[in-house]
Amino acid sequence: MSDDKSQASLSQQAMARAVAPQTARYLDGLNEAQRTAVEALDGPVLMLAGAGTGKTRALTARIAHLIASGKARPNEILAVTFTNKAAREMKYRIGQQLGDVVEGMPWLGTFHAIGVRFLRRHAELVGLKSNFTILDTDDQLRLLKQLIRANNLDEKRWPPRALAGLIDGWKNRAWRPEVVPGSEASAFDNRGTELYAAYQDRLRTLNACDFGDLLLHVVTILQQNPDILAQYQRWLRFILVDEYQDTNVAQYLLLRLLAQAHSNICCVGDDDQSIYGWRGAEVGNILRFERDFPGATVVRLEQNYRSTPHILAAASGVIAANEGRLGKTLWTEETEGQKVVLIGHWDGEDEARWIGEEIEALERGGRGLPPQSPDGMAILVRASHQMRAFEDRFLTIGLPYRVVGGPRFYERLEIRDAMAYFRLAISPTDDLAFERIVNMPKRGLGDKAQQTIQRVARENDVPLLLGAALVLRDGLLGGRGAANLREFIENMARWHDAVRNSIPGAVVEGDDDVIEHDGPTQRKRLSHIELAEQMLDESGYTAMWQAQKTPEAEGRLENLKELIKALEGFDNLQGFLEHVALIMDNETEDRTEKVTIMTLHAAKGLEFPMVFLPGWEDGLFPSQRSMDESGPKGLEEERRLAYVGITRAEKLCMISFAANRRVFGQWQSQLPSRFIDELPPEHVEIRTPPGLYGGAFGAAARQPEHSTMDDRAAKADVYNAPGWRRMQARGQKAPPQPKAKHPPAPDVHFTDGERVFHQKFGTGTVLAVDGDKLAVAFDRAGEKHIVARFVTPADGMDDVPF
DNA sequence: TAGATACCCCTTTTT
DNA sequence: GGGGTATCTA
Repeated sequence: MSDDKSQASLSQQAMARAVAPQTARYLDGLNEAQRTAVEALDGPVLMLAGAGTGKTRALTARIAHLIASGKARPNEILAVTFTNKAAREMKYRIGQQLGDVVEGMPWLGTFHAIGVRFLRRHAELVGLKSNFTILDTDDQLRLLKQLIRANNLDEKRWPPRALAGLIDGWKNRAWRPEVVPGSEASAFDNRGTELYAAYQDRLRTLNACDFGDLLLHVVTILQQNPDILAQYQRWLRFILVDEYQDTNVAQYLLLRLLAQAHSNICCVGDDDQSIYGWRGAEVGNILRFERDFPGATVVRLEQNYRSTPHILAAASGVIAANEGRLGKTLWTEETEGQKVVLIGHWDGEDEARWIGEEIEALERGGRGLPPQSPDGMAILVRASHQMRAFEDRFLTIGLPYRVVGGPRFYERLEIRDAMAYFRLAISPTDDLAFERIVNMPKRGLGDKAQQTIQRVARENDVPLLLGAALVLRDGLLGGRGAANLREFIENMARWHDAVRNSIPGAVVEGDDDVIEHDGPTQRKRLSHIELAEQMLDESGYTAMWQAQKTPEAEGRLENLKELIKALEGFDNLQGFLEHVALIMDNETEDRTEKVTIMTLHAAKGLEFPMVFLPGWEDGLFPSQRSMDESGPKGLEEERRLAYVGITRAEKLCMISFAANRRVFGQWQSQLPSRFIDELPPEHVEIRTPPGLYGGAFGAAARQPEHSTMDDRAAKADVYNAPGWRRMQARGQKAPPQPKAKHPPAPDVHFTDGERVFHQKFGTGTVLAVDGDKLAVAFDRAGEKHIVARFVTPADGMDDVPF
């Protein structure tokens, strides 16, 4: 930066500061550190923002300040986030502070969205057309699978997933095929680089990008075209990056290229929340910031506005075990609050049952806390397969829940099928779409027919759809299949025309009169919505699901309806497909209050009054795979994940683990997570619910309910209880759980001598009734004191194997 | 060609 | 337990 320029900047800044007190609502209520970060507009700034320290607030205030002080126009600011959610949030908050200016911020978005925007303009520089399609993981895998087969590699030994991972990893490091270092040469049976190059070629032929390309191509263009780089450096004079600890090499290069001219880059992040190393994120980027951008202002946001002291202390205790941290000490002005709750369970089902009950109790106002709406509660799991136990349980007890980041709407089979119809109608060259739907619904076009189509298309060097037409022309296919294929092609031709003529006149790829046909010249012009419906109906796709009278099929039909509805928000099908490719999250805004179930990764950046953290067992969390693949570094990342989890909680954080869990359908005994040992005992309350145990946690369960014991002793008790020990013998199968044949009947009254059934203890005889508590002599498990709602009358249950 | 069956390996985490 | 594949049968 030249001298006179910085002079000018300084005076502008001084001016902005002078006017700030009257004009700048956005500065109100910022603490000192936040204010520093907001006002240091020139030069590099690193904002080290701990969990819950008002980072987004500072970031948006900074943008507001940039604009309000006249330092930058909205379109000169590049503001990048990682998730669409974060981008939306930021837009919303800026909108609140400055009104409509957000609309003038074209460069606010995720790395990928911004990458697409850039690439549409400059696609030709990497051999693409500007209407390239974006492949999702599914398409990517199918493509790679074809490549692997074509190269005569054994799919079992060399799975497409592995190749996808390898290529993604390379792209994350901004390695184009020709620059992949020799050290990687042995990858994938020595064919890795070769396959990578072939894959990129194939993508180019298909005029397509995968996710990694959205960044890689941008970096390539900027590196190879100094004039374009200079242009963007002039345009994007102020750069802000959220979650900087999650940037990978490609993203880092992109930022550095753009920022090196003016160094007006403000990165916000928290090294303790770096949880995407597996995706190529480099914590090193944030650790190295001051070296990359000399003279950086470093601001630490350490005052936490979110959690109680106990929760903060528990989180700090866990993260303290990590090495090489930049180091922050979170503090809060709060003094009150509950300890972190720790509880062990017999198995995963018990854990789900307990959480369900706990949620219902908290809704009514339990644990000395005011009643909490389910909206404010979240269950954060390590891996998505853990979600099912909760869904199952919540369905049976009728507890409304919402799953975030599960199988997402646009990844569902029927949605992808439907969209393949749209895609093929728009661009008849989309071979992947063709393959997906040519025999969906069944048209009698099996492997053999499809191979013929593939062969003919290849021989004539044409897309599959045209290849199929040639197959018919040459009579290479007979019978039912041929008739159906003809109908399919004719339909597709008709839809292709209809898309071009659809209201309100969308632009469609026009150079591809792939299909020759003569249809009626006069046809009613359809809206893209009507057209979409027509495609699904006339193709027989809807009918296929209607024919199946399963609840599953009904759900799929529902989803298809929703898909059509989603089209309303767009002018044409193209716009919709673009949106879908990038925004893979489903924002179904329903008002009903629901408990949220999501992964820890998805929870980053969110907060909830009450948080459940189930499954804290070694191997599950920390994940065995993470530790196997990345060793101590992997373990540290898992620990940061634990830190992220705990710090999501505002008022109550409940950690749980189970002694037994089904893994791949096999019972496995589990050890409590090593992270549990790292929780500072003085901030943790060990709790056992009434009635559920007796065997497994003998010692702990005999403690008075809800008591806070000497924590170390309690923990030791839990682990040393005889039942627990028994479970630790590896390889021992947990006894199969007798399945409840009756739903719990809470208001049944029991009498002495009555035979009852309990899910865990089996059948027994009631010895005494004391309000809602029962004393029961179980046939096998001995005498127990049980809350009445946990047992049911035992009619005919005596012969249940136990 | 398509449905049914047996068998495989597997599961982190996401734009 | 579950999805994908390979193999066999109607």
